Amino acid sequence: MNNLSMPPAHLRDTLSRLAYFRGWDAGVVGRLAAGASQHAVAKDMPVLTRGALPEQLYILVSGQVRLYLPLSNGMERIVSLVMPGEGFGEAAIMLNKPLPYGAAACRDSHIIAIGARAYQAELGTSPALLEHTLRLVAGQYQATLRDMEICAQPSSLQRVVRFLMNQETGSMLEGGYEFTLPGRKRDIAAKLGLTQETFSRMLSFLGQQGVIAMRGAAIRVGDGARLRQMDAAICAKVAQQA
Amino acid sequence: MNNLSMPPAHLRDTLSRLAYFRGWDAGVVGRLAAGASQHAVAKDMPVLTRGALPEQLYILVSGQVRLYLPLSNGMERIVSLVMPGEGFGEAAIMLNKPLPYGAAACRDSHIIAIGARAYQAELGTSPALLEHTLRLVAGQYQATLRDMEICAQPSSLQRVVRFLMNQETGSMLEGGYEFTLPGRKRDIAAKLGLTQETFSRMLSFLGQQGVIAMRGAAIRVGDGARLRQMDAAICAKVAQQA
DNA sequence: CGAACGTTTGATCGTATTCAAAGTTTGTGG
DNA sequence: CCACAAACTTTGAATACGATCAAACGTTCG
Repeated sequence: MNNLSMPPAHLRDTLSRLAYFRGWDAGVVGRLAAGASQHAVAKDMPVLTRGALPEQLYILVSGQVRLYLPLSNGMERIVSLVMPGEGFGEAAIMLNKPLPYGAAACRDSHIIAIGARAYQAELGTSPALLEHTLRLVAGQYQATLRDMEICAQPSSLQRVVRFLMNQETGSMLEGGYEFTLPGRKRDIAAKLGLTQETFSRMLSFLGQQGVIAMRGAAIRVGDGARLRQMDAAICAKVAQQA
Repeated sequence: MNNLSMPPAHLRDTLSRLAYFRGWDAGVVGRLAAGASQHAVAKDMPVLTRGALPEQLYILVSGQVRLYLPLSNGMERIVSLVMPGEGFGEAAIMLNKPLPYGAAACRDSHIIAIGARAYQAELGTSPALLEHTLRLVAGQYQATLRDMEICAQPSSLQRVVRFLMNQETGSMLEGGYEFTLPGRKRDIAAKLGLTQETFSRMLSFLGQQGVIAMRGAAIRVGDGARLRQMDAAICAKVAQQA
């Protein structure tokens, strides 16, 4: 995580262009920029470690960052794949408690770090910002619960099917839709609570069944209804055993 | 979920005595009480269903409520076991998005429901309340991440060991501690991502090993260090295979 | 073109689930 | 206070599923 020294004015401009600060008061952004720094993080290098106290708010400028929980077998469970324009660390700063997750770059990334105290000071003077942050954290919370629901499903095939159903935000086409995987397959597998091998097998299976077509990281779901039907079928199959 | 009609004044008193509202402005509590209602929920009856839009903020007066994610095999993954004085629904109200979890009573319970709009109105006029709520939601988020870390561990024994380590808030005694399980074993198992059978087996095993002693819902961890050592041993055992 | 990285495929193994039934605690009514 | 019923928990045996290890296959980038 190499510090890139930048002229303060340039840093302020970078901040104001980030989606994260869209609609924020210019004065607030300017003051936050004063104590900010930009960093380059090489692929697979750590950004912060689980258990440390939060001293910065992080906003991703480019690249991709994974927030993860370390597992006893040396693997990781990914909590969130952070995309450019998104931030992380808000909740830990508010509580001033140890970070519940580690963070590392999935690929070469640029990150802006903002002093936690400066951030808290702004929150203290702006109810609008407070409300915005509350919505932000609430959104992260709910997103995590959605992921948890997927991970908790007992069948790995169903986890993958649910994941595919959740991606129905890509370009729509008659009856189906198309999208690009939001990260490496190994990372997505880690977010679904699967090994990359199992994830690969399930995707292959769905391909054989003609439910999806896969070319590299691009996936085309031929028939959304068929997917939902498959999800229901898995539920039924497990239920019939009773 | 039977509505118990109560005199508004009595309801206001009940609210002001709840831990949830400790330190809140009396005027705020009074206005919230105006649109509130108290309900009796029998054991295993639903309080709210996953996917519904949030129309109330709930605070538990007595009993116990579980927030859960439904699984395809008819079981549940418990997200949170709500204890008296705690509330739920804040995040969903802020986002006005469908509830990510269902809620049901673990035992006969009394619940107070507060209109979401009245709650939001108070938030809009009180930055202090806003900040308080932000901390509340951030805390729920982090608690969920902690649970997620336990659930994600590949070994069921380790999940139980970690759970026991997290309970080190009970009465301390030389080298160890004692506590009462915060709910039925089946519910705790569901929170750890285990079946009740597996949970029972792991507890028995730890009992045989002399690490814990169990009498009903009371558990004595004889040696906290031994437990941590055990946790580390599981990590090492899995690691040595590499 | 070569090398590093990421993904896929195959074979084996371990572990938690499942189903079934016995055992224990808790609560209730006589 | 005891007896009985219901709820909850524990134990046992068989099974299925995903993880693991190992190696081949593609792909992307110097």
